[in-house]
Amino acid sequence: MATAVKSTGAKRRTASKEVRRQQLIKATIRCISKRGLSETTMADVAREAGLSQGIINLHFQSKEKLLLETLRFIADDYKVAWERALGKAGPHAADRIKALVALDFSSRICERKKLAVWFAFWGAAKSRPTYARLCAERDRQYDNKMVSLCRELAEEGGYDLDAEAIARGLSAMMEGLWLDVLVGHEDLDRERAHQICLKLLATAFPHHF
Amino acid sequence: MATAVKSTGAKRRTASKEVRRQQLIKATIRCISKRGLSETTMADVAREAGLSQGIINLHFQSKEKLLLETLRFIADDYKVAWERALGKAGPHAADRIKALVALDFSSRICERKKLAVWFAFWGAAKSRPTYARLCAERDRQYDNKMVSLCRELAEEGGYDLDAEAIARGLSAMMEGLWLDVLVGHEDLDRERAHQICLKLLATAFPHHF
DNA sequence: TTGATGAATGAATGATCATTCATTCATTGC
DNA sequence: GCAATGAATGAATGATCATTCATTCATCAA
Repeated sequence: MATAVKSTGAKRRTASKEVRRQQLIKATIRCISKRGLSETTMADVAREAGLSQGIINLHFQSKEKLLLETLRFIADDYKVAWERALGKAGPHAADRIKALVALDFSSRICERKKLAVWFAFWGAAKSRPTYARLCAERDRQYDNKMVSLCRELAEEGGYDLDAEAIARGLSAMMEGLWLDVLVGHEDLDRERAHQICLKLLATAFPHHF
Repeated sequence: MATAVKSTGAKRRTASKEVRRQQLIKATIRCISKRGLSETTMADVAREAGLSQGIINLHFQSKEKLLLETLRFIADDYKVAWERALGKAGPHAADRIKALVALDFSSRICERKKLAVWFAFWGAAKSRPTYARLCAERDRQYDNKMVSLCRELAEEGGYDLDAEAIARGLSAMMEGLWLDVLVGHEDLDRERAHQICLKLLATAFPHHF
């Protein structure tokens, strides 16, 4: 059924392990965002990828491992994105913070499909220590960066405030706004959420925002 | 097996519908926080409640309805708590905001057991419109209250700022901090999370916090 | 062309779980 | 005491789903 036309070579029947794994992970993300974590079956993912039943066990051994690799994938994706954003931003702490905040509400990162996956895993984290560890590690690296940037800005701007608290509060606020974008009605869009963060920064660092 | 000693009357075999429903909902909360939403089976809940297999279908018709009632229960519980907190707080906007923030990080509300349940439902919300609607409704009422309090404080304190943005940012920050308390390592406890919120308020409303 | 290699398939298997329902039991009104 | 009522039970049922594996298929080296 899915073999399509053979002679045109439209679809290779075999592909390298790495290509298949990526293909399956991306199908998993689509399924989780449509159906939810626990409602996503192996058959769903295989169908979404246009492949057959047994394919996932062939490449990932088990459903659990597929889900773990999917979480790792979006965590890496996010990390690469913010490291690249910092690479492009100017050298000043204020610009770098601005770049991180803008990224979190960019269409590339703040799309409901991806947010749904993040929260699906966070929701399961309490009872799955492996998920929790992966999520916590992601947060730790990001938060450390944010804290050091806020410290830098506080120092160079001569602000008298608890930079660590501001940084952690800002990170938390962004996660909370993601939740509102995901769950809430339409009156909170990415743009508005972005503004709200900038307002916080403006009250904390009035000379820079 | 669960009948215990009959003659002592230690355990009534029959109870009113309302009592049983509460008992089952509370057992459900414990199960979700231990095992997660999708890993919680009907048998788990019944065992946790010390009752038999079929009991849930008797009182709730289906698992789906049990979960929905559980979500409704914790949402109501939260609403009652913040309305009571406002009832006890003084008349000044600053005190009322302080009371709401303190509540969110009180041991009564910010316990891992309950947070796990909230995030389990939020994580499933994208694919379950009914959950999303219930959660969104909860947020709407709370956020409206927070916005009006911040507006009041901004006006009476003569602050020149976007009160709605501050209020929505604060609500989001509290949700994000809940997530950090739930998922993160031990270096962020309730007390620290509470402080971080107060720091935000202190930068926004310096005369009052 | 042929044989070897390993990717891919999908029907079959077995485990898990929600739900049903015939039966048991406790309570209450008479 | 004696029905009558309805709460509670738990074995049985059937549906869903992850996983397995014998078989098919594509590719490539010789």
